[in-house]
Amino acid sequence: MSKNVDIKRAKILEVAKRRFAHFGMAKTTMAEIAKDLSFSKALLYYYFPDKHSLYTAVLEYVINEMINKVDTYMANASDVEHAILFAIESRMETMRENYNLFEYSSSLFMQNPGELGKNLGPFFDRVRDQFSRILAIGVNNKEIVVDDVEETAELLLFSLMGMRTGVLSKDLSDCLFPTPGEFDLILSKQKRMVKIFIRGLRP
Amino acid sequence: MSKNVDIKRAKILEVAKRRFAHFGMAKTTMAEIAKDLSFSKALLYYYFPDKHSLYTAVLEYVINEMINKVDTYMANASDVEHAILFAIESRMETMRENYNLFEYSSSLFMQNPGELGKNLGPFFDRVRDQFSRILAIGVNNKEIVVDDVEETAELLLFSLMGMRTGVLSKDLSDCLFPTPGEFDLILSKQKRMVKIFIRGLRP
DNA sequence: TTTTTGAACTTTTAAAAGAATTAGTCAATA
DNA sequence: TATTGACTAATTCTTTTAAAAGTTCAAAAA
Repeated sequence: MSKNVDIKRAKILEVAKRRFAHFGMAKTTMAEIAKDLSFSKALLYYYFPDKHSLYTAVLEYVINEMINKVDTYMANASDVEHAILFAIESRMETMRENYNLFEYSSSLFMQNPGELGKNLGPFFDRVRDQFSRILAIGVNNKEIVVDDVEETAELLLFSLMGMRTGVLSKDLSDCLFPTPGEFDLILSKQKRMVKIFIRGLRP
Repeated sequence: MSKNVDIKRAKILEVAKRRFAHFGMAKTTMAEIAKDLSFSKALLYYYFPDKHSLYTAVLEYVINEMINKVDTYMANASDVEHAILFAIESRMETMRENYNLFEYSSSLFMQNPGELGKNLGPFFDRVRDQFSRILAIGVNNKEIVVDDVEETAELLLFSLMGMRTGVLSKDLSDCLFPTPGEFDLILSKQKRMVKIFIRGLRP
């Protein structure tokens, strides 16, 4: 039966997530994860073909949680602006809790964004699709007017990314590690950004 | 008299600019610049204390040109939207023409944004100030309503930066070198972004 | 006094080699 | 089918060394 396999896989993901979120991809070894689970390294490779697959699986796991959380909120959301504000707050919270998990992706992106497109691209797309859905609701409610919803969602997402890189470039921090204070600053700028952006889409 | 010194400095800047814009900071040696000017390397150090100062001076020179160009346009600009669109087009043109000049800054930023803050920060501030001035004109003309002009200008600038990093992360290129096609894509996204943003500031 | 230079000096970068760590494989086993 | 210890292969880290490039300076030329 594949039930046991799934359970074991989930167990591995849980443990790997802790390691990755704490120490990041580079500073986590397969041996350590195996030791945490108190079984051999070879068994890890029985359940996941390689380290990268494991990392990607953890990433997907975390992003799924995030997206589902926002989706459930959307079910009884009043208006677009609040929905998007909730979405970016959730996103920030997830990044804060699992920072080193994402740090690897973004540092990988720095060096070679092309490669990352294949790895992280799908996840980006899913977040963008969620933004599209939120905007679509707003269009339905006659709150906003948008000709190309997907493209506009991407525009919004890119802008939000800009707040992040913008804040990190101005502050004197060591780049890839936003301090708690920086997280707050980024989020506050993103909120103001969203308000202007949504207002710009109003009829 | 310091007239001759200034003339010589300008000559050096002109030659250095060509080198930096073509081959970038890393792939340009002081010896090469000196050779281009057909005088000794030591004389370069008589006019500029070190390579970094020379690079910074060139950067300032180029950015001055850009800012002045936009300022003269602003003198007889009709409305905010057109002024900003003109500004981002000029900016893109300058970056296209001197790409390797800026490439050094942005690659430096990747590794250690803190350091860059001291070096490139002032230039960023000047561009942001220009954006502030443009927005202020719009506020004066009752075209838009903005409570904190400087902050809003920064928001806009960060968003525009986001278009750049966003496009570069999705495309499969080798990061730091946008192809001509990517330049166009970035610019078109920035334009759409600006229109929404400005609309969001309208009364 | 100001401008210019050749030659030295110092610091960075690049390449090579070697050691150590870690990813990934496989035959054997329970 | 699930599990392992022992093996191999790839990667990263460190050290070393040589070359290149940045920087300084005493002295000459203007």
